Amino acid sequence: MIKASPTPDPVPGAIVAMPTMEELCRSILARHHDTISVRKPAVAVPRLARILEAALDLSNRGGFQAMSLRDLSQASGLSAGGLYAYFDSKTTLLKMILAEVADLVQRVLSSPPEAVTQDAVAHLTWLIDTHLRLTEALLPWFTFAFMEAKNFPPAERRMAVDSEMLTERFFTDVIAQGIATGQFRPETSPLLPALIKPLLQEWYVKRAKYRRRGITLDSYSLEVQGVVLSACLPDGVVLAPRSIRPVIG
Amino acid sequence: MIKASPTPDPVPGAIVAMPTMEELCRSILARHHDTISVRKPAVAVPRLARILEAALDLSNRGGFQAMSLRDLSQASGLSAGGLYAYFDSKTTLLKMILAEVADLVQRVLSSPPEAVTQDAVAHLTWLIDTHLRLTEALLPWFTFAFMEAKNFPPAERRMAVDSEMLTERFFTDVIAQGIATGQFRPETSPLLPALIKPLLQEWYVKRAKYRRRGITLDSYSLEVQGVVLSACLPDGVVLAPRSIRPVIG
DNA sequence: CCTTTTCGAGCGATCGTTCGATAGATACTG
DNA sequence: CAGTATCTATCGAACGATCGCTCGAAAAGG
Repeated sequence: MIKASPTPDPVPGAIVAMPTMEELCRSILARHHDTISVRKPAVAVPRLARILEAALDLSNRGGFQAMSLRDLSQASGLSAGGLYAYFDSKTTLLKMILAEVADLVQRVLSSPPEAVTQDAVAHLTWLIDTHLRLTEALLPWFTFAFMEAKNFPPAERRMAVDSEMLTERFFTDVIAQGIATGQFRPETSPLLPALIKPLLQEWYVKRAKYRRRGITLDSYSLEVQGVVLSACLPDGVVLAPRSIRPVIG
Repeated sequence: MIKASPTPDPVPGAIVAMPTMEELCRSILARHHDTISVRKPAVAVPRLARILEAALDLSNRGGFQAMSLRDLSQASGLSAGGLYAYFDSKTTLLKMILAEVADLVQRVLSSPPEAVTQDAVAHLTWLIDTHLRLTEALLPWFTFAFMEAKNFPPAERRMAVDSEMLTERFFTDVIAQGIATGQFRPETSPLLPALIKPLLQEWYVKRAKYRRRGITLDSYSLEVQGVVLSACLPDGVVLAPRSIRPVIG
């Protein structure tokens, strides 16, 4: 349906290196240095990785509450008591994952390649594409964060809301910049940044649905970019011959 | 920002009568006639209403799993054992609510006013507006359905997926009709119907956020209509002077 | 041998659910 | 109409299961 041009520009999102499980575990280990009693990283990192992998898998099947520590113990290969060397309560385990996801989104979205920051359209499409690729690379983490961010004590709830607002600000800023440079329509809806987020969440929340329909990440990314751009670009620019240039050449 | 014309056409969504709590309880009572042991409707309907009100309130605070039947017993004014005259298990209570919500959406969206069905644009904007107003009128029901549809045994999960597909079909059909009549661009993305749903969910899932920002239902509805129409109307039609005519006069 | 890490039985609490007792409404009888 | 039997709807203590979590002991590592 949508074909790349003969001169294949690199997909901007692919430039940003996606973090590995080990990097995430090191980050979590550093952040919770006080509650994790295991000191030697050579032991703690792979153990934590197994715990988190099992926790994400079990939680994404039946919910975090439904996952008992006995299930997690068996799936991770540690004893029930041994788990408590890595977190001091089940709620802390949940907070570890949520905090890491929130932090990760900020780290990735706040470091766009230089070439992109000059052009509001390129920057906007880069944000969309990169966010989608990040969630694709770390699907279990994001489905977990999405499903469990609700049903929370007020403190953790605030954290989730703040994280979402920070993400929305990336879009608000780049759209404001585009309006300032005349690339976007001045009357572009101030609600548009808020509407982008659910379109990005849709991809990983309903991942099975799109897999069933054979929709690729590339095509989904282009469609979202198309919808967003058609809502902020001046008339006749975006919808001309159905090619959304700034992304896939 | 967006102003109604001096000739105020009625908002199409307002035409459809929103169901009352009593009607919903009667519907549920009829559907679960076999598992609810209380026979006299004069007793069963108000009791069921109190139970459901309490269940929705408690669940939407901390999640359905976190709501114990002791909490529900106290909030609804019935004893723990007495509750089991209205459902045979906690899971059944959950299914009662989900099934009613799914059925309700189908009932409402499948009966558009005559005047609307002739014009694809009017029909599309009516679907968006009516869906938003329905979720607004029954906010606790929809937030419950959204939050709890995940974390499910496969059987109930299927029910939720099917319901979503049926809703999406309403949009698929009207967009196909619009393309057939030449009102919409023939190359309108086949993904567009799927992208509408998350924009509608956004309204009630993040209700607090929009309330905080002072966004009204009317303005949100118009924005979504604008985004959707700009993605399927031919160039220069929708974005002309920023007035989305077919909806609010 | 000392430190670090893991084990797993067991504790108290809470959960969904059951069931015999009971109060209230209704129907029947003399 | 009074009295009684019958049925309906509700109650709440109690049960078994499962939960998150603790802790003294064992294992592993250097």
